[in-house]
Parts: sequence; structure tokens; C-alpha cells
Amino acid sequence: MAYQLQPLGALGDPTRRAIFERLAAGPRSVGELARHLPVSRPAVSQHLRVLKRVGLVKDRRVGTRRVYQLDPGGVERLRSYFDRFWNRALVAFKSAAEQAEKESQS
Amino acid sequence: MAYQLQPLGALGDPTRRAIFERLAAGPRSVGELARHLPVSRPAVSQHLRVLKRVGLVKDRRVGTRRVYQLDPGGVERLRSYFDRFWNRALVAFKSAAEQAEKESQS
DNA sequence: CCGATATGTAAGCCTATACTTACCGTAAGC
DNA sequence: GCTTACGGTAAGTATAGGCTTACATATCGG
Repeated sequence: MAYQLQPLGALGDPTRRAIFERLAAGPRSVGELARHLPVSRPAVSQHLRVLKRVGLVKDRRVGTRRVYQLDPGGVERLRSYFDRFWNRALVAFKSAAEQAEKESQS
Repeated sequence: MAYQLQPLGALGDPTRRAIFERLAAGPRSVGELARHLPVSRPAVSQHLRVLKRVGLVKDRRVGTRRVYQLDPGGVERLRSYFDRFWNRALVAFKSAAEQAEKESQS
């Protein structure tokens, strides 16, 4: 919980989210990704570097191209992160409701 | 999926994440939150406005104070979002592994 | 009412960073 | 080997947005 959880920092940018979501459909090369985005190819490269650094994507060489794909491990970390938060939110929500109940009675 | 999913944009900022995580421990007033953060109280107010706009927190008046808490609905949306991504990542990962397998055989 | 407490809002500054252009390295095909 | 595609890197710019100070608003206690 004390983790900086940089993946969320990375997904804060809408272009990176677009890349992330496109990769959810399957592995893509850099050029393929850039072709469907309103930014230049170098920009996509830079975004991919960030996504890779925080463990959200992996890459491998295929000939002269470089194919990126989601890293299940990184996604799993985010999944469990929000799992915990959801549980805590429910608890907090419940006790808040009880609190309001008590106050309205008094 | 085509949703902009602004909550992730909101959680991109480390200070907002800190607020978000602190609220996971239970409802807090603005001043309480600011007291444990390295930024001014107005800054916290502004962050809370953003978090509220994207549906991650709710607030209610308590006397002269304003108490914020996590919005279970907003957290749930993020939870299911990454659930879907995790599943897709696994599928993509699996087929990529099979692809690599096939290539190594040929 | 009046002061104190708690918070939202406005205006302005300043830094982080997303983007572009230009360049370089590398693998593949003829 | 030369050329052509593909992609990472560098340098420089420009804008978004996070922060502060100053001000406005509102509730409560006496």
C-alpha cells in the first residue's frame, strides 16, 4: 500500500491508455500502434518505454519489428490493488451508513 | 472500453493517489487529509474536487466540516475494468506463447 | 451578532512532460 | 553491399496542471 504504484501514474495519460487498451486486443508492433493514433511514431515509442518500465507491457523482437503485448503480471497487480480498495470502500461505506442512521435517531 | 475512463486520469497524480489511499482507511475531513500531506489545504480541496468529478469519492456536510469517503461504485468500475484487461492479457499471453512455440519448431 | 473554524474558489506561477523533428542503429531483401 | 523498412534516442518546445497565496462563504458557539 505504501508502494508508489507507478503503473497508475503511467495510465494517467490518455494516449498511454489508448495504447494499453489496443494491446488488450492482442500483440502489436510499434508502427501498427502509431498508425491508429493521432501522435507520431516516436511518441508511441516513448509511451511504450514508460509502460514497459512500470511492468504493464513486454516486448520481443520479430525480425526488424518489435512486438509489444500486455504483461499479465502488471495487470494482475492493478487488479488486486483495486480489489482491496473495493473491499475497504464497502466497509467504510457501511459504517458511514450506520453512523448516519445513528445520528438521525438521536 | 471506448470510455475515456477518467478515473485513471485522476489517479495518475501521486497526491491524489495518497488521498485516495488514505480515504480507504475511512472517511476523513479535508483538514484531516491536508494535515498528513505535504501540500496546502486548498490543494487538497482541488484534488478532492477532481476525485469527486470522476466518481471516486463522495462527500457530505458534517457541521462546518465536509467529510469525504470512497465511492464504492467508482472503485467497482475500476475493479471490473482491470478484471477484463487481465483476462484479455492472459489470452494474448497464451496465444503469444503458442506462436513462439510454433516458430521455434519450424 | 461576532469571532472562530472549516472549506471552497480565483488568479497566477512554474515545473513536469507529452510532442515534434532530426538523427542513428539494425535487420532483411534483392 | 546497398537500400529500404522499422524503431529507439536526443534535443528543444509548448502546454497542461499542480501548487501557493489571497479572498469569499458558511456553520457553530457564546
